[in-house]
Amino acid sequence: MTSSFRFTLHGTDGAARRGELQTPHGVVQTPAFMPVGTQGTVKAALHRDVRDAGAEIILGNTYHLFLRPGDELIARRGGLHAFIGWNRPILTDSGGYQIFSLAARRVIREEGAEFQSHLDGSRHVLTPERAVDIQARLGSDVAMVLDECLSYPASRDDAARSMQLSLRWARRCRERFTGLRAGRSRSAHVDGPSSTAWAGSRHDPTADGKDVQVSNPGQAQFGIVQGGVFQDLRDESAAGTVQTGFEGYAIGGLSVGEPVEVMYAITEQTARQLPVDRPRYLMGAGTPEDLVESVARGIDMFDCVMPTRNARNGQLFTSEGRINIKNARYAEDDRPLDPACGCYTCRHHSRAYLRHLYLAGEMTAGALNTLHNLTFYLDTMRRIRDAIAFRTFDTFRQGFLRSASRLSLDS
RNA sequence: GGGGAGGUGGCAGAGCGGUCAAUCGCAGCAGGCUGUAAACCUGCCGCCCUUGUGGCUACGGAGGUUCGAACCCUCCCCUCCCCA
Repeated sequence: MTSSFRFTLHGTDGAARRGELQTPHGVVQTPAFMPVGTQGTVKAALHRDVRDAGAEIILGNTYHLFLRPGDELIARRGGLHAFIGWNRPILTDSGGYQIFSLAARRVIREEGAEFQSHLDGSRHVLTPERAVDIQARLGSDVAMVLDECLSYPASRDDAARSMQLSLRWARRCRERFTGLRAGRSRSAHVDGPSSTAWAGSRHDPTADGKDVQVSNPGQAQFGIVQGGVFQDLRDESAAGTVQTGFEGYAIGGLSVGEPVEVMYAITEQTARQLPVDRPRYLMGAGTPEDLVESVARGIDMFDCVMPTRNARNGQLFTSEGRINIKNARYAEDDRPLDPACGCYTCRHHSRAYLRHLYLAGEMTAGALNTLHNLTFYLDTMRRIRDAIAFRTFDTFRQGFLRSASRLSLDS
């Protein structure tokens, strides 16, 4: 069943890798940036525009889609791809990040993470097995194991304890995943939309109620290395995760507030311990500079809300630095956001107009800004791929950092 | 002409003797955002400065009462509403 997922390494330039990810819903060129579409949509963007901007794969989120509209409902609609109308690769995050971002609303136990819904307060236990089942029902091309995304700073003891828990969860996830793949697909009880029962108490998956098949044909599963900022813990986590065996490997728990040098160092050391023939995914990163720096350290895949969220909040990324479109200096600036950009926004609108739209609270501000930032990120990835292919990555990297690291543009 | 209401920082609008340089909101200025509870959040927002339990000038104008007034009194100026 693994035949529909394959990673091919085309070439390298230093530690940077040029490759290709084959999934049931199509091919993804790597290094790749994956726009985040938490709730089945990249916020403020149409799928068409996300695609036209150059995205070959997007993210979805297990936790959010489980709560609303529900994985069972999505399965009945034919799976996530059919439901949202995106017939290309999708990677689903497991909900591990919500263990971090919704820390105040959950408790972690060996069994799993017990959440109180941010929507209605109802309680749910997300276990490793459940995270696998939900993602199987969603039918994503790549599923992530459930992990604990540790917050920063954390003590060594906490980081070690957390990393061990993530490792145990990863093994449980893999066991469940291979069980489904082996054809021991099982039907699961359909949760009523108003169900407030805890997952842990729904012990009998064949209980009465409408059944939905749980299987994961063609789906890949990625393990996640944790360990905070302690390299020896990262080493241990990497070894244990690789030993468990996954189609790809992610580095999680970074870009959560630690200094960038630390993030880069951990990324570099950890990437070295991952199998050469499997994709490496740095979760949650990052800034444009983070992308370039991490590719230089052997990373193949990224996702980050930064281009989309910051776009909605008025921060635009350009080839010459960042623009805060709210700033008064752009009030009468007739230039496009980025003269070097060919996106719809840059081809049609001035900074002055975009500033007006933003300050007026118009929805088109978020849409136009999102389109631009996504284009910038995806263009950057394309340039990265080309540079690796031509073995000029280091030159590209130096030039990119020199221009893009300026904090803001001068008028 | 008669009667009534009111004039507070860019707007709007509280305050109605001291704890007021003046609530809240909007607007404005700037910053933040990294596997999305985010079209969100934070700070500043009379003037000056070494930014502070700092200095100065302030609540239509001019006087007055008081230890002390945006808040009370007098006169003036100006808005708005109703009736002629």
